[in-house]
Amino acid sequence: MVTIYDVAERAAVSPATVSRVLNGKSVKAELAARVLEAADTLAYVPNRTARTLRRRHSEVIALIIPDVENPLFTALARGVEDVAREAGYSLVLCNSDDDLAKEREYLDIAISGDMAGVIIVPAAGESNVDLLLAKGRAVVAVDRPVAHGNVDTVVFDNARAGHDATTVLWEAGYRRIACITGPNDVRPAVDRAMGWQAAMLGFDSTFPAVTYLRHGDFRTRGGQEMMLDLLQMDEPPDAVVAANNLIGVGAINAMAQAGTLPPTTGIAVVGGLPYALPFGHPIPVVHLPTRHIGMSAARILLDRLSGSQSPVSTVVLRGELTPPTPA
Amino acid sequence: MVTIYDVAERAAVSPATVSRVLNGKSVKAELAARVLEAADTLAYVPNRTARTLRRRHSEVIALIIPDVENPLFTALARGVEDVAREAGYSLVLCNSDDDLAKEREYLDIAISGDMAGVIIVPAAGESNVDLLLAKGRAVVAVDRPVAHGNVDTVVFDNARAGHDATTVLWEAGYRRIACITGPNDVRPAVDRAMGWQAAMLGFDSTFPAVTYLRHGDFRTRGGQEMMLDLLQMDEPPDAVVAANNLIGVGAINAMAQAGTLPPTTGIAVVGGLPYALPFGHPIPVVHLPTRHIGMSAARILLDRLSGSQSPVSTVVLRGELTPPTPA
DNA sequence: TTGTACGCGTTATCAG
DNA sequence: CTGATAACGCGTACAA
Repeated sequence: MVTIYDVAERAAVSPATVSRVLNGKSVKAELAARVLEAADTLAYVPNRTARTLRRRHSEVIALIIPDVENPLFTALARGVEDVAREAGYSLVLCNSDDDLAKEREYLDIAISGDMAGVIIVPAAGESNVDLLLAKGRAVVAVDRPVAHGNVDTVVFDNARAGHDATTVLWEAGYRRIACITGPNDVRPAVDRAMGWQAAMLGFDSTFPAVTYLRHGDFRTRGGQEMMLDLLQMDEPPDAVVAANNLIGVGAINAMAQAGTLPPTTGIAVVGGLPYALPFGHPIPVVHLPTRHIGMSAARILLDRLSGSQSPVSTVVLRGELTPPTPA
Repeated sequence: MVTIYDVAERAAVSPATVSRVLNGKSVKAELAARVLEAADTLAYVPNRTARTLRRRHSEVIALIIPDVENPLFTALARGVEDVAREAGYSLVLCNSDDDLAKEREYLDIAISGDMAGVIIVPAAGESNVDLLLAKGRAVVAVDRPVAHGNVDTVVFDNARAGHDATTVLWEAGYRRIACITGPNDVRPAVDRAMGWQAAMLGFDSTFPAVTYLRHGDFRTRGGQEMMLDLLQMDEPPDAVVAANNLIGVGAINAMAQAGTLPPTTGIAVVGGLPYALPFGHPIPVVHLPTRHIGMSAARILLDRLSGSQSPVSTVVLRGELTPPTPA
């Protein structure tokens, strides 16, 4: 391995000077040139591990998400990455599987690996980022707030999204509108359902909301199972609000299975349907600014990393009801 | 920060002993107990950076993929992750955007960050992993071979997949079957197209293959544009083989746009359509074992990491034609 | 401005 | 089986 000493020797300067050149401290032009040339010919690459040990922190930020296979989170990751790498940070993507134990593992890695900061979509339940905070590391929660956390947060306006999705169905003439959402220890799931409930009670104060609310997981399977369940009711709903993209896919598949596709049974989805194939009937979607939420979180984190002491903030991003699905 | 010295002091042993206990070397039971207790009450977490600097390598594996938003690669990532973490390694997911410069950056990070090994889907063009190999680091190529590389490789049987997709369309009665594939410096794109061409010429030796072959990017946009292009021909194809999932989605959307959906114009897709909504007409798919390819690559890497000197190998995994798309 | 020398936290070597 | 000590590669006081 070629070290800073090798470069120093070849350039006939001290290791300290090499270090200074590489870090943009003031060095006489001629020496700097010698150093750069030596570094170049030796193909010297600074050892990040040593640098990190010395500096006490690396230029890496961790992004912890519950599911790499959910397009919402990969889009979010893109947003984070674009902003982060622009600022010279690289990204470590960690998959918590919505599991607190795995999440803790990754948090430990972030700590013991001296990572600069962490952007986290907290796993279902009570995420604990106190150790990070205690070490003075920057933390930003995204998509979901962290339970007892005193951390910057970026979320969607989930209640509104649920409300909007419900409204569009109501206006299309549906009256018994159910809701399939995620686990009730996942905040966006709860909030979107609350938006739906508020909308329904607003339209019809006698609507038996609890009867038409289902909690599944935030995956296609959950959407499918819950939809089948709803369709088997004595008085099945005539439409459904799917609280996320994958639930939407699952629900529509269940509808196909039961032979009651839109517009027979209506559906509106919160969160864009990824890679949607053209579908017989247009499906209203409350499009969430997924990439944007990541960029926003990244900017806040970078701000903290550069020493900002502004008070802890929460940013709420609004979704947008898209005209019935285009190509 | 609580260090190994703090633990040693509290347990009244030497730092060396603490290290030994934590790394499972033989230590007298009583001392070990004291150490563990001390570490526990002090909430000691070993510093990975220092450990890595000393050991000259970390327990981290880098996975470099061209597109986090392509479900094929996220599924692959899952496969890698499952196997890796089982063996005590954590995964760093890196997004190259199919860009050689970004890829090189991540390769540099892998080197300078002392990562244990790299699993890479080489970017389009000529990836260069020589520096890694020169440093004796383990490297496994997956999905695509690395240009001049002498590295273990795991790929799909792409030619066969292309062939199978074509055959199923031919057997369904289509005769002028086009092919939309990826960039011609991406191996799987080329191989799948070759499979298609071989199949068509086998069925009809006068088939003007070049006329009906299109190269787009491996994304929905490419599929859509190329499909529209095909449909505008004087003698448009009556069916098309989409060489990957996203191209398939794009092509079908183009068909919808042009009002000639299956079965009017036929389509078969190589690679599973993610989150597919139920579609009027069943779409034949050559399902690729995406997760499996990742697991296989990870196992090979782990094998190398544990010192295996077996000759460089290439594993070819076969896809499977699924009966027209289920739920 | 430049060089010398030390320390970041850990593991490995070498005596005992 | 245990302890003292020397690295790992870098950045930075401190001295020149």
